[in-house]
Amino acid sequence: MCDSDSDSCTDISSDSDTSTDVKQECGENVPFLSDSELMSLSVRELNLHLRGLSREEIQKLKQRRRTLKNRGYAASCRVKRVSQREALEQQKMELQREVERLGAENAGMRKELEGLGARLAALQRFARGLEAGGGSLLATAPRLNTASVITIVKTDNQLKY
Amino acid sequence: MCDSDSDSCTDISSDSDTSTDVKQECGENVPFLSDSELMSLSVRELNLHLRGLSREEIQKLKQRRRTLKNRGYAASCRVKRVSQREALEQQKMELQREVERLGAENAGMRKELEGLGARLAALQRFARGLEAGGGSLLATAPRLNTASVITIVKTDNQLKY
DNA sequence: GTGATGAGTCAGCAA
DNA sequence: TTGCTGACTCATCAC
Repeated sequence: MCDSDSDSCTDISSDSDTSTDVKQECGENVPFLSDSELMSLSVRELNLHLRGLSREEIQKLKQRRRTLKNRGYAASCRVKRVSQREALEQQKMELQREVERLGAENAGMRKELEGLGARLAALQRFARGLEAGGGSLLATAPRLNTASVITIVKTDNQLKY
Repeated sequence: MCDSDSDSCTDISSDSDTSTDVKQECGENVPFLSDSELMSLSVRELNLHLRGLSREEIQKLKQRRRTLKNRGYAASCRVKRVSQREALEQQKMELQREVERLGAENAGMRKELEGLGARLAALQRFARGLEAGGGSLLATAPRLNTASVITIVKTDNQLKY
């Protein structure tokens, strides 16, 4: 009940690029294929290498192949996890920049509206002057002269309205 | 070179709440403490349970303790990873909402500015009429009457400027 | 079979 | 020693 035979003889360390890593014997031994070969072969190709092996050896080789593949799956799973996290952080930063940009634009417009408000208040005083004159069209002199009105208009033109 | 004795006899499955899970014998055996006990004991407390054990047994027990703790560390590592990802997604959604909000506010202000621009264009025509009259104060009738000016001011008051 | 992923194990770093 | 995390292995699920 308590035994779990571990038979992994695969030794990850060796990382020589295209070198054909020589297979080590291990107890029963499986002296045929390197890890990278075993992993990348298709099932059909693999079968060609399985000629004349005992059922047990074949089983063992296939298990090793599966384990090797799993190692790769696990690695890509980790890579995926990392890149997803990075993508998320990237998107977050972009949104932060966007918020900042919109905020600044907002503040600018608020300021423009404020300025316009001030000018319109002056205009209001001017208009009240006209109105107080009796209601008839321009019958009396206003409190403000036309110069200020023209100034308003010109300033606004600079602001492209 | 190819052996890696696996001695984990710990059997995760049992999950009975506060029951004292009886320790299973396993090869050499370590018949003393349950997993949960062994894991939660302090070093000092653990030493009390180590009286009269062989060096090897003590070593084995300590290793089992370390393994059990590692199991917990791995679990919290995963939990942390998940909650960090969720937090990131949460922040991202909040930022998206913020962008949307600012965008809407922006559009609104832009519209207001636009409306004000139109009114000011009318005012400009009005002012030009005054100016073209000769430059003297209100000497001639403008193209617009005061009513429109008053309307501008009132509308603006409604918009709280 | 193949690929992905949760959980457990170990190595190795940091405090 | 303790806690964490990358990498590996295994079980298990979906296709």
